[in-house]
Amino acid sequence: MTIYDIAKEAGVSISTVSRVLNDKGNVKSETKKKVEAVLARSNYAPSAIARGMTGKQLQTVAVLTVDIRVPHYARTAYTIEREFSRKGYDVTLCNTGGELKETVRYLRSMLEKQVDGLILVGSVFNELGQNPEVKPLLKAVPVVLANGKLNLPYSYSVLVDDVYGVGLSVQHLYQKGHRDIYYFKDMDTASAQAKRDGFLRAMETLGLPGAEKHVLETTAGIEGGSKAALELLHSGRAFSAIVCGEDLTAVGVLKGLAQAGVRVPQDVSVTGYNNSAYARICTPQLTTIDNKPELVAMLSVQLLSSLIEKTDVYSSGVIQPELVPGESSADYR
Amino acid sequence: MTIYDIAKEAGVSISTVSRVLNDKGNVKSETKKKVEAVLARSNYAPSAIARGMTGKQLQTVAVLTVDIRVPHYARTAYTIEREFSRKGYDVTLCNTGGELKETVRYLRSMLEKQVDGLILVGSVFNELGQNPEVKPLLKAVPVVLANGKLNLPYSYSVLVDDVYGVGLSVQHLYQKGHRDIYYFKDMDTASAQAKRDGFLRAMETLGLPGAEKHVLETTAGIEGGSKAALELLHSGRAFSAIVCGEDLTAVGVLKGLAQAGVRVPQDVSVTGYNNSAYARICTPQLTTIDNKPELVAMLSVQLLSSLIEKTDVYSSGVIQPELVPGESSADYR
DNA sequence: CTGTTAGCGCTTTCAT
DNA sequence: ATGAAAGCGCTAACAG
Repeated sequence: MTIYDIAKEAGVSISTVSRVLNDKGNVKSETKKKVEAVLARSNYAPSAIARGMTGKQLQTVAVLTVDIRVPHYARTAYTIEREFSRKGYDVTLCNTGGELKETVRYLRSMLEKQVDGLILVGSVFNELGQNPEVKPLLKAVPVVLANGKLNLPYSYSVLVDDVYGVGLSVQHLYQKGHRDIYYFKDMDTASAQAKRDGFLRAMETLGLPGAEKHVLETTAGIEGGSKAALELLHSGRAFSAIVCGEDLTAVGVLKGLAQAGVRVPQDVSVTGYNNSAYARICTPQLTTIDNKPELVAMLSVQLLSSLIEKTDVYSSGVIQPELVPGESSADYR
Repeated sequence: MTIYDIAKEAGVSISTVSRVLNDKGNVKSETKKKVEAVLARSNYAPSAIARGMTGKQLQTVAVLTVDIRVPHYARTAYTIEREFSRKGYDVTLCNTGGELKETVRYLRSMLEKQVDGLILVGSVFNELGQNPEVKPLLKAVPVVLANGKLNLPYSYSVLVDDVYGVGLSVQHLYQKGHRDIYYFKDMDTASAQAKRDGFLRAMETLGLPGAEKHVLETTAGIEGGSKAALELLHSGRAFSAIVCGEDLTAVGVLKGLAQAGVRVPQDVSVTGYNNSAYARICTPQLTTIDNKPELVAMLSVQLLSSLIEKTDVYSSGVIQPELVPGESSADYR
């Protein structure tokens, strides 16, 4: 069923049908009614493809992310999808695994499909975006980085101030009397580095020297957290609080400490990051940092759609995280 | 940059370019080389839209799901996306919220875009798919239900045997000596009903009568679990084990019981469902049921792509869940 | 082997 | 206010 069928059926030309379809005016209301009548009883659906053929816009954007199964990305992607859907765009999902090869593959495919824009979710893309294979693919359409930054002509950013975020945790613990604070770092993205820096800076600001030695690198996930906690414990070093760069790491810390008979928060305080469901599921519930993925997503969508529709372009924004108190941190004693 | 530019540049016709582009043969290897050379230095990308215009295939499928933030759906959607990506398809994500209006809106949009097929994830679509507004939209392209069933011409299913799944939990508890077993139900989808039935049937099979009175309905999420657990506790009814239809509900149960000073598993055993990350994060770790979303996803993709490409059509499959023992269930004493 | 040509379904001038 | 006609970029007959 095409526009021709409708035209024939209504006894008008395809131009007229196209006009009523797109509400372009210049159609006698009588003719319009006639066409609409045919339209109504015909279950005709215009082909978005044919439209894209002329208009050059498929009303589609792509979201590239590392892995939609990671709750933080899921929340971001969810909000992006919902917001764009409201605006009449469809969203193509790309799980790149953070890998160069996949990123390139997806980008190529998206450009062939003539997506109207791209949102790259996660700071992995800071680095990936600079890659000579990727770079040229990123200038064909507007690009927004959600929690990332890229110095490319058509790209804009919505950033989360992770330095500040981790600073909140440190400050929180400091106020509770903790001085021997450790930081568990589990990744190597720009975001993870910012968090580490946030830790170092906050410690310095609070007059707690030698914080570099209080940064422990470990693997991602529960395992990494447990392992690092046990190592710290066995090292014999004094500590009363552990700040983690991820909720999942913090969960691991809780498990590790529990296994060693260390009570949280009575003996040691622990904080996470992301304000994920995990933080509310584990015992005790985590004190964590809300880095507001929904807000990041909404701003990213706003930014990208204004870029696509060439309306006023908002400048890149920076979002301030917030501390969410839980049961895993308490006064030092 | 179009095929015409390439043709001119290489001094051949567009057909020839098209031929080498699609590896159709019938091109002198010399000419081919020439064209490929031009192609290589031109960063030309064929327009998938124009292709779709003729070929009627955009190599795109849509995944409709309730909410990608729910880990179980995220796992399913992730696997679907990855598998289709391997096959050269793009995946459009649709978060319908399980709502009729949104479902209709998404379906319409997807059909206008000429998606090659649809995967509906979750048994909510059993009912939604029967809706007179939805039904006609589902016969334009092949449809696969992941963990759902629809009696429609072009639709196929990959089912999880949830009756059997919950049965595993009951059996597990029975073997550990439990007799006073309760079931917490928190949704009203076909899947949730199957689970409830699984409970009733298993109880009957094991010779434990009056199981209907052992089914407690509650709201979804942690809250629902806690609430129901406390209610059961205060009702004064005897019970030594609680089977939940969702891990999250089970987590709530753990929290509720802990709050009331009831120890798990020493005093009461608890089981969840889904084998989600949640089950491993909470304390104690949950005994749960693995309903294999990745497998469901892979079979769904296989099914849908064979429908799209009209190769051999696999019959709809049924997947058997497995019990994953955790620390939340122990011998009755 | 290669080029010419006719669409695919729609939007958009340009006439009328 | 309406219609005719020219593409959009590509694929697929159909001729050579």
